Amino acid sequence: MPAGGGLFAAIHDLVRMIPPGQVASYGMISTLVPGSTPRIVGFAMNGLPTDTDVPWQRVINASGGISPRPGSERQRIALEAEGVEFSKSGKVDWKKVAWEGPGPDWCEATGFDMVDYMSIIRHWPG
DNA sequence: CTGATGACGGTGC
DNA sequence: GGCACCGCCATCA
Repeated sequence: MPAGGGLFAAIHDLVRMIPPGQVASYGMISTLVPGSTPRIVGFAMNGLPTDTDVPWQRVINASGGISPRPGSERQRIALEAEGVEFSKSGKVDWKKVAWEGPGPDWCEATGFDMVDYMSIIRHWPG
């Protein structure tokens, strides 16, 4: 249980909503979780156990690539297994695999401001 | 309590 | 495209 008042839980819930074959950036997630930052999102992924139901592999950096770290190859393989294609430089095509967002019903359920939401997803890559 | 750290992002050069 | 900073804030030693 995260000490930050459910901050980690909110991040995990959001990541769980990313469908297979699509990816989101740390910044995308942090923007939809008030009080979080890209670093917090990364930290929330870091604390996940190996048998988690959170599809952590679908969260990558804003450049569309996988950050170098032990196990990054495992992440790429997992994504490729879902149909995500990587360019020669190891980056994804946001236009093809960018997550569309949790949707309006999520805003209503969580109380997230709809106007802010529209503005946010409009600025997303793709 | 204080300082360091980090799966990051944006800006400026 | 790359690189160097700075800001961000929960965690941890």
